[in-house]
Amino acid sequence: MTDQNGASVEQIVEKVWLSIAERRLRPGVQLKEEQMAAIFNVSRARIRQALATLQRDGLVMIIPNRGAFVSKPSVDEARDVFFVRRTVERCVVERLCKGISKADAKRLREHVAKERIANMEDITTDIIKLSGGFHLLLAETAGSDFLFATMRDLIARSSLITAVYRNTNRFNCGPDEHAEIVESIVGNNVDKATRLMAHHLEHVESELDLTELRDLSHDLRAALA
Amino acid sequence: MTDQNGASVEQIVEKVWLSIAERRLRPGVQLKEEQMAAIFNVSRARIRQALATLQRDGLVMIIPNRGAFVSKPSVDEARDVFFVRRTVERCVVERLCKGISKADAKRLREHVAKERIANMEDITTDIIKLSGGFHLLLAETAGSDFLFATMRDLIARSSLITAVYRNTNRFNCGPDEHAEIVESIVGNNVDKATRLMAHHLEHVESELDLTELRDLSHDLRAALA
DNA sequence: TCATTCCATATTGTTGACAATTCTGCAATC
DNA sequence: GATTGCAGAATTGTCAACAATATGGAATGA
Repeated sequence: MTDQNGASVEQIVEKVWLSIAERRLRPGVQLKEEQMAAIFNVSRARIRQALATLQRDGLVMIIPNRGAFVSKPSVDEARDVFFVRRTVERCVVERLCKGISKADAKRLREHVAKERIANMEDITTDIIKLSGGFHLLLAETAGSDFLFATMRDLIARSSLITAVYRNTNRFNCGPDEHAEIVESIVGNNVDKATRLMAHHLEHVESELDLTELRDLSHDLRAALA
Repeated sequence: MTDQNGASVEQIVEKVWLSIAERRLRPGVQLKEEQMAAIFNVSRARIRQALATLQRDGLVMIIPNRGAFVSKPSVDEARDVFFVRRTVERCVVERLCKGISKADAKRLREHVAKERIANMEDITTDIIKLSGGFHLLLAETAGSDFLFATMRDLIARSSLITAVYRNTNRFNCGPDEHAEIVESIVGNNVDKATRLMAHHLEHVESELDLTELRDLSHDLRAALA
């Protein structure tokens, strides 16, 4: 999947991120350095950088002297992520409603249009990238670097959570609800925009199967209880 | 300052963090790898890890092929950090007010007591650690891992901002306002607690000299204007 | 005197090899 | 039959040497 020349750290991170979101890398799988170094045709040092980044994003867990494993977010962690998203995204929306330039409005609408196309043509990779990308674009447009960085973290973790706990085959976070939110923001309708965003997040979370004690069949505690 | 044996990555990060907060490392200073490797008696590889962590915390800026430099947060970035803190810490306080165990209440009060002692005895290092630590402890007690991680970032950046833009000699973020906040939380008084926290943050921010074009004497633009 | 080019130096980036640790399979023992 | 102990293999952690790049200053010319 990579060229003869080595991939950059960002490319490696992106590739792993997508593989996790597409469920091709399951939680608990070990990401062995040498193996990855061979796949991406780079030295282990660069793989280590990528793994450190992925750890910071919460996608992999690094255990000293053991290695890096794809994270298995608990139900509590999943709920926590959505809890924080409710607060942060509300903050983003409120900020955006204070006034948005025509150029920014255009960008948002164009993004939603791209989502529509990806959904119609059913390109999984694009759908995953774009549906998270919408929330990121919102944060970026809000003009707070820190909020943007925080949303980056939240989206990365949300992708993993969706990959693990997704119930339906259909991807949530579709373009229709996004479009409504954009229009409310452009129309400076704070109340409606925050309400729609809250509803949207609720909708996304509700499509997950966040029940306790899920597939812990191999867990010691479950066996002992 | 380190033992004959090499320091761990965490120790290095902690040391640099404190040096920045204590203004012993000024913004713009380059952190040369070899130099630091000698100081901490470790190889450059470990220094690189520490620098990567510090970059993630926003304390240093890494320019490819140039090196790592102590960050110089702009006024906009400073305001941004406090803007996000207002939202996040309000969220923390609201969560805490929903109910707090006696053990947690005791921990919070003990922390404030420690701050008092450090302030009386005027131990700069402890004051810096503890005053940020209070807000961290609050986030930790709130029981959201993500909120805690976010506050970690915010506190690290706030320390740098305070070090750069602090006006008075006295450290802000004193124990008195902290104590009031704790008591309001323990008393389940949401309105008062959020109000006090907002006021506290306002107070901290107001003691900074967030004026544009500060100490750019060595900056090219200032010299040419 | 000032701007430009070039080279020596210093610093970061990368690689491969070696050390330390952990995992796995097998045999011995209770 | 289940458990423990032990060697071999596999994997991560660390390091030092080498390559690539940027910096600073001297030499050159206008």
